[in-house]
Amino acid sequence: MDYLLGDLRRTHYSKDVNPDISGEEVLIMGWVHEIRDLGGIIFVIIRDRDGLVQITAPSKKVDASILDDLRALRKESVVAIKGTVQDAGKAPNGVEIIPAEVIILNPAKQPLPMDPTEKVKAEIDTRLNSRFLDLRKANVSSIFKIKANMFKTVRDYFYEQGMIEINTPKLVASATEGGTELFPITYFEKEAFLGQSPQLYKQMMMGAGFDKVFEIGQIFRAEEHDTLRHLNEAVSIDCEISFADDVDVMKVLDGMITAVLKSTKENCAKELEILEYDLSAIPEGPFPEVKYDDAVDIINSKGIDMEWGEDLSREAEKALGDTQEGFYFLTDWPSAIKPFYAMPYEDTPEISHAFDLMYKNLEISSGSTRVHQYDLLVKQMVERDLNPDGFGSYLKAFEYGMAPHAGWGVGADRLAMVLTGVENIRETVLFPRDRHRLTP
RNA sequence: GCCCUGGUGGUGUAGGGGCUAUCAUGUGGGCCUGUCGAGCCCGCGACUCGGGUUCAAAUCCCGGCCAGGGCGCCA
Repeated sequence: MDYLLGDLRRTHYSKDVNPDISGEEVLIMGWVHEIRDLGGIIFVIIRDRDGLVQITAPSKKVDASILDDLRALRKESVVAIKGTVQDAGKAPNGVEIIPAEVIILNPAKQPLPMDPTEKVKAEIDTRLNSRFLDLRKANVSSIFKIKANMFKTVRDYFYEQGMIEINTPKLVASATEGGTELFPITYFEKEAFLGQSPQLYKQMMMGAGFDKVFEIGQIFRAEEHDTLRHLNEAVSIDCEISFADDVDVMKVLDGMITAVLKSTKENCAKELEILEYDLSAIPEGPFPEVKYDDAVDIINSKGIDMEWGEDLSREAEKALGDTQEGFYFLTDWPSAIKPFYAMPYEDTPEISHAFDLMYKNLEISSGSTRVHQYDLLVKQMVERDLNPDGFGSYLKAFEYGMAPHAGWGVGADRLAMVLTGVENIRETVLFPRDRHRLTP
């Protein structure tokens, strides 16, 4: 037994051990998934990132010292095992490894805080408390493989569209962006906050002449919400495009979501199978549009009271979502319930060039044509009881040549819910931050 | 923040004023040469906290804390 890695290096992942390399010597590294000691033969299942592989140790073929080493293993210990690949019809994947050397790299304490093999399922709270163990499960890690593919697809899509990736500050001075609560922090001798959105910065980049930008980054909101679809720290996919309006950016969004749906089906078939989720049931774009006016009628026709001008209640969202197959745009919102930077229609200013992208009853994105005229922007702030003095550095960008522009932001974790079929947003975040959870 | 429900071994549960607190999984040990939710034998391990009612509370009552679900909040 040796606890140091030394010169040991993995030669194969579990997925690379197959009957084609029968007879080869391999060195695998991973976690002890299961041990089945039948006396004269011992089976040990080793798990790595990609799956499982069986170690088979018949007493006739393997030294007694190796059998002792295998018997000393405990579940979830980290091991390196050297051995010979053998074609075996009786083994799980038609292949097994006859061990020649067993090295425990790090033993796992017993009993475990939860069972990664899920013979007994643990509750979400228990799982999150031992998230590192929870993430060893294939159905949990699949969510994050799908999410990684989602981000890669989004980036590829944006770069193909000629967009420039940016990073904006998450430490901000303004507490006055709007209605959402911010997390206050101390910034040397000043008060500061964690950023709720890159909105103002990406708009300033339109004044900087970057034309098309996107950002994938964390956002922080100090709302005391307690639901399956809200977190206090989330990831937002934001884009902003100059010389474009709401219709243009809806097309970009439509294209991005469709690209993500396609690539998930193409690249993550194994993960979707592990999750037992049929993504092909979700229609790809172009997505239908429902005007706010019509949505109000639909909702009222379902027996739910809703006045024109109100935001949708949860009940209303559900009723409307039930009438839709999957993704749809909700357009032409009342200006009063949209933020100050949303552009009102010229002839009917009570309605704005603002849209949401919904997936059934879940809001995935919201966006709009933005107000690029300084005076109108100030007017809309005042109408919403915001003090323009608090927006000095933002407003300045609108005084010296601001391109007309439009954009949107997508809740990445919510989009991941749609791609994986999970119902709790906490499942789509490695270490979620909600009203009550700040660890791990 | 409001409403509902709950808190029993490491995990997941049954029970519901008094008896050795149920079962599964786990865990420690033993047996077993083809396991794959392995099997068999033996052992280990628990009633959220505080207060109250009672001869007696894990069980009933009150409060706290924590969790799950629903709603609200969510530029």
